[in-house]
Amino acid sequence: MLSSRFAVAVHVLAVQAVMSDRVLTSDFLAGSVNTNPVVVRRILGMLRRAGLVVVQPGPGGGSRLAKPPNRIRLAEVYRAVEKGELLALHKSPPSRFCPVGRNIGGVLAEIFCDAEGALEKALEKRSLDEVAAAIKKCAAAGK
Amino acid sequence: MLSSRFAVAVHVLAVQAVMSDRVLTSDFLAGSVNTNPVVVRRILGMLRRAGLVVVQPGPGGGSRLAKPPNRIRLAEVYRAVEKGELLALHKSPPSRFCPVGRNIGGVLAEIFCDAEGALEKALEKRSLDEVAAAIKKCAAAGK
DNA sequence: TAAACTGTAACTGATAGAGATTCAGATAGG
DNA sequence: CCTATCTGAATCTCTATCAGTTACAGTTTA
Repeated sequence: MLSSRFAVAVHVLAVQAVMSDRVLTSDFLAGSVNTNPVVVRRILGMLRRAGLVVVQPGPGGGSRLAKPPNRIRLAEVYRAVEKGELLALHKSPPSRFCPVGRNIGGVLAEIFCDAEGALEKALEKRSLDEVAAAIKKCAAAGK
Repeated sequence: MLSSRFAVAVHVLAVQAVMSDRVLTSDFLAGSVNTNPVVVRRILGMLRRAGLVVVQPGPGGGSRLAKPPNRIRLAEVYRAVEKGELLALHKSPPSRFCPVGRNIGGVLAEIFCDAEGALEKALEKRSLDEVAAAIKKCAAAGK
């Protein structure tokens, strides 16, 4: 299983999309995520480097979205916080004395690349405003 | 990153596809994978329970494919050795006092399901004989 | 009955992630 | 200019998972 960074990243971005009029501190966001502010700051740092949020230190500081939610694809978020390695190759390299062992690496690499590409493509179709809309809908229904 | 079980599973199945006339021991397969026979037997056990290989104990025993390589989809292999949880939700549940925290779980679950489905669908398009053919092609090219 | 396999439990070491503490650096506002 | 309030980042601990290993019971063939 992967890290939960992607889930937390989408979470904090969704909070910022829903409360787009405010600048939110890592303390506040950590309250919603139910974790330590440092965990949130680590992830905000990755999102900042990916150009998805703008962060300002100092009193009254915090973070806000760098662009409107409908222009933030979940695939961007995914790539910002996860290092693309999803499916793993062998821990120690296979035998070079076996035709399969010698060549399986290249064959698998191509297959893995294709499969991971399909996952990213699915995330490419989703944008942050869909997430925000779904949450507003839940909230409006009294949930 | 995920475990390397999928890579090892495809590897041992590929060996069995290439040497389909023989029954192969976990010791032999471990030689090609370059790992411990127990690691191979653990994975063969999962593949056996999924109906992909047939295993026979005793002298002259070992494992062989349960069906022809063109009828073994890589998605079956994936599901046999990995427990579908790819993208992870929050480690500890988000705040129930925040509208986003209360509802993000359901929204993310749907998105994750969709994305993981896309990955599996990509693996569904690939069969073991493609892998075997690619390896034979490499071997024929002197690699 | 002996030898050659598998199946599985149990232990170890390595790695990654989440959480927490701490402190340096930046900034707004008095 | 000084202080309070933020972020950024280093560091440590705890935990879970996995790969590898040893050991041994169960099964089958010859």
